[in-house]
Amino acid sequence: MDLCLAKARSCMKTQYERSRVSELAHEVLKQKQFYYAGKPQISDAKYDAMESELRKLSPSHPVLAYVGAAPSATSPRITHDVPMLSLNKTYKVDDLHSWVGEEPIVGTPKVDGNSLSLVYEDGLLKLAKTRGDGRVGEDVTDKVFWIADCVPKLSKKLSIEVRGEVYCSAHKFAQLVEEMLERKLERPTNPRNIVAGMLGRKNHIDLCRYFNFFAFEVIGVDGLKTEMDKFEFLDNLGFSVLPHKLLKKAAEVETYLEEIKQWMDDDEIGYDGAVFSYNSLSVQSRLGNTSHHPRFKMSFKWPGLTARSKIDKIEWFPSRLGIITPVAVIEPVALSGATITNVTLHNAEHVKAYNLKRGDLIEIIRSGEVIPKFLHVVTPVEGDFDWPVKCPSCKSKLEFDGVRLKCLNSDECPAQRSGFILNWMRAVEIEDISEKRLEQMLSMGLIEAVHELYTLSVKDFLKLPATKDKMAEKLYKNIQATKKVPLAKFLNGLGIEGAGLRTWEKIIEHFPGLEAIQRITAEELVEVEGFAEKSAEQIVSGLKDRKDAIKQLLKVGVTPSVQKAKFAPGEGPLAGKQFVITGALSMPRETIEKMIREAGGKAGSAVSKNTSVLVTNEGDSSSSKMKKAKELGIPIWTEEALLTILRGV
DNA sequence: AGCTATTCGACCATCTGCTC
DNA sequence: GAGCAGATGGTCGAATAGCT
Repeated sequence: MDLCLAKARSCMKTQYERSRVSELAHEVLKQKQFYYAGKPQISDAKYDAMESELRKLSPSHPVLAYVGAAPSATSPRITHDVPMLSLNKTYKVDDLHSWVGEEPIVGTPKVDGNSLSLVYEDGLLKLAKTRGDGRVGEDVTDKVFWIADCVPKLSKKLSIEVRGEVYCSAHKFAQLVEEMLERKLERPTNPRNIVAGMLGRKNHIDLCRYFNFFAFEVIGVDGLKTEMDKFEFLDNLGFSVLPHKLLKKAAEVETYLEEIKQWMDDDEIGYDGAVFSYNSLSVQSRLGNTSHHPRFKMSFKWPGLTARSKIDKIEWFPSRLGIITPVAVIEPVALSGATITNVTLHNAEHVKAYNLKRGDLIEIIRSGEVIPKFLHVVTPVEGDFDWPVKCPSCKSKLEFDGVRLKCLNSDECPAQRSGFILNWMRAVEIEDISEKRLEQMLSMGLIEAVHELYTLSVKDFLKLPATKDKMAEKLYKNIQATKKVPLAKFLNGLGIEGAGLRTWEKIIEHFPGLEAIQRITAEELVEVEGFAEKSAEQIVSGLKDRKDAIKQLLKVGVTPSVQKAKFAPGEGPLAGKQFVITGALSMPRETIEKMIREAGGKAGSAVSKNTSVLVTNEGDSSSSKMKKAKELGIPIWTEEALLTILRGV
């Protein structure tokens, strides 16, 4: 009886499993084909979940061993003597640890490209082949002669096989797009797919010169004992080899992953994880392969903090300098704790390079946990990108300034005008008035130019919507309070392109006073360290353009003042030191930075080798500033430590 | 000419505090 | 409760400066 029941149960389970297996297998195969065709339909994480479920139910299912689309019938097919397998992968550091065990391993970044195998005979490149399905690939020999890193002739007469990854860097991708468009070819959607596409092409194969090749494997060489030996060997032959590092203990894995992550942020080369191999080749051959991956290699990918959404529309906003910046409004999507609806597209050239338009499915990522960043197009819709012809604000014609679209109507463009006033208000710190209230003031005709702010009365503010006595008085007081303003802020408020607060402070050090600064010639400014012809001219001519604005501001009673520094230049307790702050401190960052400058130090915004100290209250922060500081061995102080020194002043 | 460092300008979501 | 403002957080792209 018991037995019967158990049997029945297992039978039911098997039946369920069987149908689930075939369902999964079908879906996995379908998605694999989409993926290899360069048109993935679901997220990597979803796909992986599906695949691992299938593996659990049917570990030896042939679909799992399927590692690529069958090579197209028209191209010459080449059998790999040694199969080109795909890699086992994990998303968990813990898995990685248990896999590593006690073995020394070699880590490399994982390049998001296409595998390629180069066959040499007597030192000459005879054949290049893609991975294909792992056993049979395609002959792409004619293409690789265009790829600089694929060495055509070795320095020694060796008969070997070299394997690696072909990829297209972000930088070269942009150039490739340009050239493909010139040739009236279809626009490539992203760097990884165009590599696969180009290797399969019959014409325009010279475009392969935009690709690079990283070698990481060599077959047919005697006397190599370790994975590190392989890299050295390949390096000596003249190949670009993947950056690689010997890790002696599993404990070193974490720090190595941190390192890779930093490279990924650069994203010039599309790294998408890390690959680890046992260093000893004898251990490797002892372990051997499963049907679809080597047991001595493991790849690691970070759980994807990306999301996909459709572009609803692209909006173009003119800035105070007339630069028109595109922003993609997307269908709201959740990503690491926030709902994302807007994504910057940087500039007009960017929109062109990726052919961005309404309906495109794009992938985004939150960099620095805050700002959503466009990654790439997943599925484009038909059609071409679109640029505004006229300024969205003043309707005047737009011109190109480098990679950006620009509205040149600086005097009359409403957006630039309000941007100018807004910049002034921010620079001199007029509180409680921002974009909305300024728009109201402008549209009601309360003001037209910056200096008119200072002639407004309490009565004027009462005319604004939702503004009663309390608010009106506050606004009036806030504006009047900025009549006395430090010279650097005054100058910063003039919105001269190329000069920010830091730049003005530096100028004031050499030319103390508004009159002196207005008299500066470009030749004189070039004498100051940090200024060359270009920026000197830009600043001098900017000052000239603002002559009237300055005059009127002075006339209504705005008085810029030069604060006497407590210390002479080069003195003070923090002299010669550059500080960078990360994370929140007890006071606004600007306040602390001001205190640092007053004590003779410098306040920087990014960590470099010139940074003396990183100040933070979050010792375990994983921000990029922190990582960089640790990497460079820069001392890390708490806020308290900094304040102790400042208080001693 | 190529590299590195620095600055400017711009970006977006969330939370908090204030006024109406 | 609605609406506005302000602070916060870190990164990116472009341009420039200055060094080698």
